[in-house]
Amino acid sequence: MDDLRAVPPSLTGLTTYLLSRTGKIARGRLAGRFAERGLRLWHHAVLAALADFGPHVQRDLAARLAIDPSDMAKIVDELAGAGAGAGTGAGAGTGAGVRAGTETGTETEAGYVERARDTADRRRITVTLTAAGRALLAELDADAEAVQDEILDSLTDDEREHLNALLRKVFTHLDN
Amino acid sequence: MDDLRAVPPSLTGLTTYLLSRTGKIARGRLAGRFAERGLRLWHHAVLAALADFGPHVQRDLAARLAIDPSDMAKIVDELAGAGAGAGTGAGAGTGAGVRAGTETGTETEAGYVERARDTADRRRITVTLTAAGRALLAELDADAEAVQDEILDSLTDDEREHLNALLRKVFTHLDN
DNA sequence: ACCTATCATGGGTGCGCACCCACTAATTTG
DNA sequence: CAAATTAGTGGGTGCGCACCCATGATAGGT
Repeated sequence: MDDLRAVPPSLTGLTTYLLSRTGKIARGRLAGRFAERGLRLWHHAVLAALADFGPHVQRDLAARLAIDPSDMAKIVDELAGAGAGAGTGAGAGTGAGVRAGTETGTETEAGYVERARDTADRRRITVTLTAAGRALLAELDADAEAVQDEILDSLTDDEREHLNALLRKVFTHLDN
Repeated sequence: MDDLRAVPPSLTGLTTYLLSRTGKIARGRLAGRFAERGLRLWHHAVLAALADFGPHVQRDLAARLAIDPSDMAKIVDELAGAGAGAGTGAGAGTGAGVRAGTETGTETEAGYVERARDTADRRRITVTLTAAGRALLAELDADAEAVQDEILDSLTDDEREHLNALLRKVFTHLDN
């Protein structure tokens, strides 16, 4: 007893704490996978938003994901242009995106997303998902499901669904 | 439709994502409350561990909470000595801890925890929860439950318990 | 007694994330 | 047409967290 590794039960009794901890673990593992591609969680969210709701004015995209417009600019920049895949494990996967451009080599034209100035209001930039982006999204979703299988390993299918339903309820209500 | 604030359903369909998101919200709100006291989440965890398992050699405490010994030293330092409450809202609460010492004012002797050198092995430092620490822990637990009520607002009591059970199952299995 | 391992601690690093501000270009308002 | 507003962008800041390394003190093994 007193395993020296056992987590304080007064903490695991708090759902807040369990949520925070397991959430962090989930986040960490997912972020780890994405990092192998030189991506972060927001990249996934952006791709998913574009896939689900179609092209967005960049500002609306930021509003939807509740992120600062300034930060969104950077994320879109990484998804559209060079830089995202320069890191460790880029291109290790099925090679969906990450087409080498005509540049000198350190630069990789990602092209997961396309930016186009709105002809009506030339201040605005409309962001559109490309085919490469769609392919990447599929891979990231696969990553997410893999992580999910890891994490929910101890649950039956029924329990998983139940958990998802409960969390969804909590989340949508929290979303306000 | 297309609420412009709606979160991509392909994300909310992923339990990983829900976990990560709600976990982050929970963490954020909790951290916010603790921050008003000049504390962080680890402080709570440390106090809880001491309450649940009694005094610890500092190194064991670090091992239990899976934290770097170096970081644990700093946390224990903050719980024991001055510095923790110097910030914004210290002393706003019921005033359990944070007794002003005999010092000049900017310094606050926290004393939530006591460090004592082990007489047998004088390298080791045994950390013990004080009465003030126990009182603080009670407040932090109350904070946690308040946040919990906020977050789980949309769930019935049955559902809350169910959620807790599921998360606990996931977490303990993940703990490995 | 000497060498090595262990503990606590201080200092520093890097990442992710959330903000914030200033600046430019373009549009809308009066 | 001038003034005010909005979109995108670049740059910078601060926090929390997880690491890692060096150092000084202490123990233990041989």
